[in-house]
Amino acid sequence: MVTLADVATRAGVSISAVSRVLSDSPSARVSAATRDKILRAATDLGYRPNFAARALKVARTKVVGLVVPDLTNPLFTDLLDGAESEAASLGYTLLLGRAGEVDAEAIQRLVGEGRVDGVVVQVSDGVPPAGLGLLHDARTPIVLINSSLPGEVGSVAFDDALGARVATSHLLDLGHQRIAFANGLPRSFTAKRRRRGYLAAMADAGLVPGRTYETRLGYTVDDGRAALARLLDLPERPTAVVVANVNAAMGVLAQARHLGVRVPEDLSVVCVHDAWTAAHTWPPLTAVRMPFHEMGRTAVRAVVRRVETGEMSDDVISSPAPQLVVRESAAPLS
Amino acid sequence: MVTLADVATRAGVSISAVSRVLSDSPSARVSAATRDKILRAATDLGYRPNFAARALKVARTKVVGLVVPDLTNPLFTDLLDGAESEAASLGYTLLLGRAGEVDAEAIQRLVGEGRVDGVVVQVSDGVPPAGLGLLHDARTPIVLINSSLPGEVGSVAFDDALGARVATSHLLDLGHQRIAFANGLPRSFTAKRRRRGYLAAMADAGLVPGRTYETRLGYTVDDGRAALARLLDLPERPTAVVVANVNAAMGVLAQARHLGVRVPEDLSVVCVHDAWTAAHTWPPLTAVRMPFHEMGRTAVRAVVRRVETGEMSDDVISSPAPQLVVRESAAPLS
DNA sequence: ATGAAAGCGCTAACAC
DNA sequence: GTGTTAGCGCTTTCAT
Repeated sequence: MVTLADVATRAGVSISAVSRVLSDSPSARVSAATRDKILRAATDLGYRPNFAARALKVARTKVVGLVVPDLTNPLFTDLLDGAESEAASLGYTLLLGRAGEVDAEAIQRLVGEGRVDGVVVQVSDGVPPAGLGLLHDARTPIVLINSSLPGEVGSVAFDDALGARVATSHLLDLGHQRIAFANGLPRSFTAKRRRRGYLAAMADAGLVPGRTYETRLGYTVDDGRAALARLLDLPERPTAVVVANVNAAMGVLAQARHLGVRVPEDLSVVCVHDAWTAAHTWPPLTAVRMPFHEMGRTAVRAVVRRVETGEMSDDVISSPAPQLVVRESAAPLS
Repeated sequence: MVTLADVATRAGVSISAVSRVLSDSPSARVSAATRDKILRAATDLGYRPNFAARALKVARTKVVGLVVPDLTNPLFTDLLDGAESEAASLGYTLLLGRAGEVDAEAIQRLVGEGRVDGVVVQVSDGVPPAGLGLLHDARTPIVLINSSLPGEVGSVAFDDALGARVATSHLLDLGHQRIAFANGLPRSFTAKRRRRGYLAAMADAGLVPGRTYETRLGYTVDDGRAALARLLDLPERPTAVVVANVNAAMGVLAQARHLGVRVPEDLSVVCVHDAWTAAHTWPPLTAVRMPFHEMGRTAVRAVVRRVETGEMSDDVISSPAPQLVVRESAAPLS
């Protein structure tokens, strides 16, 4: 391993001179000559600054943690990608954490041990962030995704209400009126907001859906299956359904097929979330694209801002706005 | 921040006593009494060992880097999950890196700066690991996924030949003979091995497919599309096709639909790789499940072994073996 | 413009 | 059994 001292020796200068040049500190009042010698010596030797030493000294790691409940969710990949690229462009790297349940302890440890400067946390659906209570007294730079704890930690969220509204409006435009809503778990923040959007769109059309038209089973494929099963058992079958999540929508499709219900002929389906996979189901899903990539970016930007300036914010991602992607799972009411 | 010194003061002992107890070193000859005092003091104060300090001292981070070309590939999620869980159970954490092209420099830096103890690298399809040449002279603990550079870095690979063989045999069992093979890019290690398996299965059945029956376009959805387009242009249309990758298989499905070719009635499709998504295409894909999760685990285990014992290995994952998952995209030849 | 020196928090000899 | 001490490689006053 090549150290500053090695470079200093070779360049015939002091360690501090080398440090100043190589970390080009603002007060780098160094003559062009020595700077050159130092730079050359450093490259000759293949010098690399030691991360741990620097971190120990400055008490900053330039690493942000990303904690999610489930790495295997395909929705997560775009988020991850956005987070990674934003981190990279800010000179940070991402440390991956996983916490099935809201594991405040694990998060505390990450920051407490000084492994990361801050953390982006996605709590799992339906888990209220209250469990994160003990986090706020440690003034840990945390940013919550799709959840919030105003004033205590920062947060970033989609414009979920708008997303659901766009999906619902599309169905309305196609002439549907009996539009059901397959939602996530009731405690979930996103579910609440999507519900609001659905209801608002319906209200705008002068419609007030019955309670039974909304299921609140969750965001997994199986939840979607169960939701449709329940919805199709209703005395007044819906002609269309807004599904609050792609994964659940795949379940809806599966269940429809299972029951011999044709999509979109017998039932139109629109989901909130778009993902790589939505284009390849059969029929391809008409979906409202939520900006996951941007979400990842924004979240990382928010933690870094919090770390560097202390500012805390609760952001809603308004751009790019939720966008309808018309494929083949929704058709005009016949 | 609570340091060892703080704990020592509160417990009324020396720093080293505290260090010994809290990092329970094997030679921890400490009386039960002091041990207790120390433990209590530590919890009272909420002591957390400082990561950077320890890393600086022992020159080990207990972090392994995971470098992949594309975070958004859904195939990658299982790998990631496996890697994460193995790392966690070995007391390591994962640092995420991305390198579109084989970016030896980026990898060097990760290790050179002492950010990670070792790295798992998945080079992108079709990129020969030769580009990683300069890595070997730094004796960086590296493990390559689905590629190899024998004797210079370690590697972990699927039993790709077997995977392709299982897929091909299934089609053969269904009575097909004109079986085409939509493969990855010719330079890709996995493509070579899968090709071998395909050919072997065909040979066992006394068949020698013509050259035109194999495309080598790549592993993306569009590549799959293009592959099928080409295959269906052949004078003797294949009745079945083995696709070397799920993503490409989704392209094959899309193209078939586009051309009005019914799957499986007119064309049977089996792919190597299974993924969450394969079950939800239409028709659901019959696939050979490759153990991505285990791949992630094995790769991490291999780097850690390399780091801790210096051993280097080229592993092929034989268990769980590639397993045929029968869904609906392949049917008997009619 | 450059150098000397004091630590950051920790571990591991080495004393006692 | 327990304490003292010397660094790990770096940044950063403070001298010069």
